[in-house]
Amino acid sequence: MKKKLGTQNSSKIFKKHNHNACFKNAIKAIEKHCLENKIQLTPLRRKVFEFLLKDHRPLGAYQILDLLRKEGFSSTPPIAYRVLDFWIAEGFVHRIKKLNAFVACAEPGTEHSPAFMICRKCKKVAELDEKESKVNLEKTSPTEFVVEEAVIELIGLCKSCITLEAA
Amino acid sequence: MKKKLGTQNSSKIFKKHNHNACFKNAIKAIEKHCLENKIQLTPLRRKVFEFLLKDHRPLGAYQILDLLRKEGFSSTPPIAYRVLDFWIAEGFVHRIKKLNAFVACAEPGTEHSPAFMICRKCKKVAELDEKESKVNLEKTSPTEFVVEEAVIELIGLCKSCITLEAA
DNA sequence: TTTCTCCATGTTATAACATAACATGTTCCT
DNA sequence: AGGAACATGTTATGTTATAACATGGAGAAA
Repeated sequence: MKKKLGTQNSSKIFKKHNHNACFKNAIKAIEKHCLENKIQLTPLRRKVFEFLLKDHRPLGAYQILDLLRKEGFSSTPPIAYRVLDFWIAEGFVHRIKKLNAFVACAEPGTEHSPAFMICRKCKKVAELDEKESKVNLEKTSPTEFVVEEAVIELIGLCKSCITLEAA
Repeated sequence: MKKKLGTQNSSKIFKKHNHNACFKNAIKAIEKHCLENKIQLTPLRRKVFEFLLKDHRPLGAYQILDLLRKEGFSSTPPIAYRVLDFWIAEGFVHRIKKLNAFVACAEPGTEHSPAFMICRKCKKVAELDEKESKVNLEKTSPTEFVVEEAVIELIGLCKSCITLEAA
């Protein structure tokens, strides 16, 4: 596992942040990753990643297809699913099961199973570090069950939305 | 929240257990629950619960429909989804998002968000207590995000299947 | 520079999962 | 018996996802 390039960790997503820089950073990260790994960063792949990166909100495959159509790309389901699978395999996109949707991630390298905080109001999604999210299995001794993959999705309200709601 | 009737907690599911007694216990639990709450335990509802209880393995809605068909029940999708929603609302069935499937639970009372351990080999699913599964959010201060609901699904190998694999 | 291979994308069809909306039947309360 | 609430039946359709095969294009190696 490589060092994090991390532009989007944790609750930063929920705060006002320099999204322009955040966006550019993430694009740079995929460019670097593809270059280093001799992987093609095609217009389609780039576009899909940009859609997901746009505002830290998850998009469904069919939403992505609509966006692709508007930009003149082919837009039958496999187009979206294939590119999403590609980014997931590269570790730059995660699937949010709860929402049947996908989010951009700025962590390179393959296969980490992060946890997500999903704000039910603003719909933004932030990742939690593995350390922060590790499910506490102490009472279930490690010989009882070996975890290979974890789906951890927390639905609730982010700080901004709590503040708004209180107001 | 009521006291647990608990017949199926944690990793018991993965061990050899007196499933006959376990099954009967759970049926008694729903009978008691329905009686006490003046809720109808109809043949359809009972049957669906029995399917799910059978071997602690999750079933998809359409699998349930197939089983219902074989037993002479009507079997259009809403039939299954309605009964499943009913049991979920009563707290006796949980949805496993990862599998698009449903499992029986013997905990009465409404709305707890348990965590699940899903054995990828034998397909059995066990619940973790809330205490055991609570995601560690210490590093994300409680003012950052308020969790209202959690999807926690651990995929891996249960003890029996680890043992078999080692052999 | 051709030819081959690999990979990306395009296309068609269909599978799998889920719900909306309305009709009918049943229970149970008064 | 009448009516309200609830359970089930039915039709239609919406939403999410994949299988299987066709085409195209880039880069390596002869």
